Amino acid sequence: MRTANGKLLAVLDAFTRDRPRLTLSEVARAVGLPLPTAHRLLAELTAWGGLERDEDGGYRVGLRLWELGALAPRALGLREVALPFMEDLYEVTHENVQLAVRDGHEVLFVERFAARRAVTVLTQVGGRFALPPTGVGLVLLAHAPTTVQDAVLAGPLERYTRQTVVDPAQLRRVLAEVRRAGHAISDRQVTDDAVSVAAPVWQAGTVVAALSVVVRGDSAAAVRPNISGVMAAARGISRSLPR
Amino acid sequence: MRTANGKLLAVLDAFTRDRPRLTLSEVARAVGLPLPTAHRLLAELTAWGGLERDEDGGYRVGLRLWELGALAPRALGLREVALPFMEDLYEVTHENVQLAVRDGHEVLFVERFAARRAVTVLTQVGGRFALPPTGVGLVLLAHAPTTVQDAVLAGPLERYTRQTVVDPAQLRRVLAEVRRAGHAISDRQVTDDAVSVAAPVWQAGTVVAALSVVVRGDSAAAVRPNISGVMAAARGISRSLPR
DNA sequence: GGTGTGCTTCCACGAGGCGGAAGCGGCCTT
DNA sequence: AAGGCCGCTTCCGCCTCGTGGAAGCACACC
Repeated sequence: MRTANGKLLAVLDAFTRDRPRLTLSEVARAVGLPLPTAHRLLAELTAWGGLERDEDGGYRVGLRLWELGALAPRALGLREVALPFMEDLYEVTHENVQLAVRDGHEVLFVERFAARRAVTVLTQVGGRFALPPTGVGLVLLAHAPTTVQDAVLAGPLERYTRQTVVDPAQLRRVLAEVRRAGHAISDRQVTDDAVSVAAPVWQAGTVVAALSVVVRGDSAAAVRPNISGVMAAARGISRSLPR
Repeated sequence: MRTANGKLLAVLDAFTRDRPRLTLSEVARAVGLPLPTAHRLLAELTAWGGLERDEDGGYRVGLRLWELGALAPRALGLREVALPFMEDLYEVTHENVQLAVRDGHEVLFVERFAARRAVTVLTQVGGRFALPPTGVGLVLLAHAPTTVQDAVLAGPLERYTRQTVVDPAQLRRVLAEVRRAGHAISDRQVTDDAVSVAAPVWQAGTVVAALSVVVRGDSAAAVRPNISGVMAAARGISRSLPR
């Protein structure tokens, strides 16, 4: 039995990247609530500013939620510190530059810059992705508690391309190499034409984020010129974070 | 009498830019709730991911709220479309480049790029500011419904510098000129050393955002070279927005 | 040992959350 | 024009569950 507050939060959960706009009936169905209950909860969230209703009765996430979310230290807080280093990396490379954090068993992308000619990537700011096979995900997983590593490697590992590593034993060796080298290279693990290098961002002895550059290429060599830049930028961010 | 949901939302409201981290007792005091009630609500929000509790019992906004906020079309949705144009403007100018929307009688800053040597500005991503005297605020107010304009001009207008225009009649003339010229110039209205030019971003016949460049200077002349670039970038964003 | 502060848990009570029913409006089909 | 369907809004009696005072724990300080 859900609490009243639990229902309210479930209404918020109904909005996703795939369904950013929902009507009253769609919310009621998605959350499994009677219409009057959904109606009341939507009215309360809209009055608060967390949702906005358009002229055709569609609800979308409102600025109040974004504003609150902007207070999250692991999102915009981290981003504000990282921004100058990401901008430098972006100007030097004109490729995809991404900043991500780990949330449970997934990567959450906090920031991304991409030039128009940069290779297309599947990730979006605010979006989630599997830890392996992304570069940032490999870094975040390599430095996660062993319980997280075990759980991720025990779960289903999805093959995105013919190159995607899905054998747990092989992935463990990859993670060990990531820790040894201080960076991860993801060679056509997510799409057939993208190679990335990612480096860890440290804070108070733990890895709190990962920074990466993603370029077009058909081997790890494509990203080799960027390795030192990414590592230097990640170290710069680490130094700039409060202890 | 507040609803249960109202109390939950009030707990979220307790977190601000000035107080991004709060203990249980601080939340209870801020919201006016007994400790067990605040405790229960904080537990519910933390379980959901909207808040995170640190080892010393401090609560901060969690990634779930940021992730939901990222779905707001008027925040990151707008930003994703605007980003390439802002990056171009940033690379050409290496000054402060800002994107803002109007929320009620205030400006809310959705995105900002700033080079290290750029003039210091008082605004922050996720932060709010008065409509006048900022450049983006003048644009947003000039194109707001007349009821909003009347309300803002009837209210207290704060003087930030000796140049700040606070006479309502004079401000109406400024707003008329903004509409005529298609851009606003804010000359040392917020700080003594910053001048900005802002242009409107249109969508379906209304102004939904404003884009600006802020430079160091002691007269409007400082920003004149940037006017056409800002207007062109704003038009580019407008064309890229869905109808 | 005593005091003060912050936090956690319990639980009797009644405030208010709940959702079925009824009704309204708009759109579509016949 | 009439009827049916769908989405939405409002009402209100019922009873679930949200509430907060009390009690207790942990820790720090004197």
